Amino acid sequence: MQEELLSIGKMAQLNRISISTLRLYDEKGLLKPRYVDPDSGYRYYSIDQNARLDMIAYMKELGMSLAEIGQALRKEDITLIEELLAQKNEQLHQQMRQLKARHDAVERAIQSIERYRKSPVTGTLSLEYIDRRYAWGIPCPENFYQDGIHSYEASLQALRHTLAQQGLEQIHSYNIGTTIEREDFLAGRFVAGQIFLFAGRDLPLRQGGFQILDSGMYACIYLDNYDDEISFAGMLLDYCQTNGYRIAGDYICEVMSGFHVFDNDPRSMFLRLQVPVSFEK
Amino acid sequence: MQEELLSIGKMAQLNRISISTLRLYDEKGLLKPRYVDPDSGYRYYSIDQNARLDMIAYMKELGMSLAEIGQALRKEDITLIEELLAQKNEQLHQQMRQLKARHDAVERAIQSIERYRKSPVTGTLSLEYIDRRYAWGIPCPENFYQDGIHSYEASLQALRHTLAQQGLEQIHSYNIGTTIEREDFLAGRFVAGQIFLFAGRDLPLRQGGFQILDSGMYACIYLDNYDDEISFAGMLLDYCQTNGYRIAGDYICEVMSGFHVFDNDPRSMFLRLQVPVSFEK
DNA sequence: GACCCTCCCCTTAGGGGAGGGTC
DNA sequence: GACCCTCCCCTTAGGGGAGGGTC
Repeated sequence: MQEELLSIGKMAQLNRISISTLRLYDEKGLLKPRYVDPDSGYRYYSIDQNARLDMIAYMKELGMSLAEIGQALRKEDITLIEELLAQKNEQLHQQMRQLKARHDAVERAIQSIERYRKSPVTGTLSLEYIDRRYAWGIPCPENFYQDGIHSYEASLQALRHTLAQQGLEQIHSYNIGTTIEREDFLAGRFVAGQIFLFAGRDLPLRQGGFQILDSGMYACIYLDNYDDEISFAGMLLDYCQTNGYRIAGDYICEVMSGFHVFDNDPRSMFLRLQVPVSFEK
Repeated sequence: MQEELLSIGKMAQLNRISISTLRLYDEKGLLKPRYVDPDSGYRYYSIDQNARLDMIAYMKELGMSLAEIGQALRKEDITLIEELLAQKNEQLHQQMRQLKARHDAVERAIQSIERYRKSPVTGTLSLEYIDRRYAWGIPCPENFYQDGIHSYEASLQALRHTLAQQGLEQIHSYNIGTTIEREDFLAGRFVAGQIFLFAGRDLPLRQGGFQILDSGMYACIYLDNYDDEISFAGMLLDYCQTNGYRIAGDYICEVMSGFHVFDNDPRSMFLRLQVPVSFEK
């Protein structure tokens, strides 16, 4: 059987890959040409080297790197390939979980922007039913109402830090909330209580600072600037008293849109201050 | 409010990212330090730049590239972010489909190796029930029994080519089969009929060369070398005649393991020659 | 002494040349 | 004239230095 050899161009065309790729595989030792002209350096391939290219393509499809493929091919050991496959399987599961999480986050983000877009104008008061929510938080280490933004950031960092210790780093896509205890709120004392994030039901946050915010009617006021929180909270309190709503729990400042990125556009911030209320029968 | 500025080290530590990352973000314009000392070149950040870092981390989580993030941040336009998110959502769906396919392929590969490992010794004859199978093939453009390996590769390429035209490139993980028509086989004429791949039920291959290989009893012989096919096919025919099995359909040469990669190890090849048989009542 | 600076090189899987020989 | 060769530079998101100033 005479060996009919193919030029690199033919070989590339036959296998629908680029010449560069073949040269790379040569360099990395994945596929050496059957013959290299010592004078011209021209590479010549045999038709039955297609099988190896198939194998390489196949392994790439499985998500293996060229280094891994080279290793497997060099060992010439099917057991090794089996181990690699088992590993890949694990990796793929991992990646699928990650993609899922990412996808959920994107969906949440889209909804969040939707909600932001439809947010009422600043100063809108409302009485709303809010469903049960899940939260994970810590007591504020500092009272940011007194100590300013620096202190708020510190509290946020503390929350992050605590979460990171639990191995939960990716909390960016969840909204942040802070509380003032009912008594303080009623007395007009701005003392930061808890700082927490609103967690999805899916978040594995059952221990530690996990808590449930009960469903019910809430008196709310919307605004678009952190700096106005105190005065708007006052308006919220007035609203409840005027209408005879009994304040039934802690005050919550909910950051409904975290898109506070654009230094020049304060409107991309969106807060809802709220207190649970009950009614005299 | 006096601006308390943080050194790059503090800023990195606070946000649990590396100094290199902050320098990169500076260079790419994602996050410029609030102040840069003109003499020393030292970067100083403000605490409220954390929010922007959060945003960047968040967008990365969503799978956006730094370039995309920079673009979004520079536009300062929430509509743009929304569009990006919608795109990302599509991309993620795509990626999930791909991962799924990859995962299935890995599972198939593991099973295939398992099967190879438990394959009977060369020359083993058997009478087996084989379940219904799905195949997608074309008539062999050349008779590789006469024209050798070169011709076989050409047929394989033709199959690939046809599949590629249908937009189905990733066929590496499916087994290949070739046929000889019943009449030819009975007469001992080695004339290549079809070349096809065994398709999963899931493969979207309904049109064109799609066909079903019926379930039933098959007389089979196992071997580990392409070159022996003709002589082993003869043994298979003898076996049927000796035992009075009636040959009920076309002969199939099934490549059960495509791990024909290791030039020095012919054992990594694994074929099952087979014919459907029926029995006189 | 610890911190920060600016180069500079390195990683994956190739793509796209330039400049020069080869079928 | 079309094909192939060897450099060489480029892409992502940083990591890890070296050599030298700075808090």
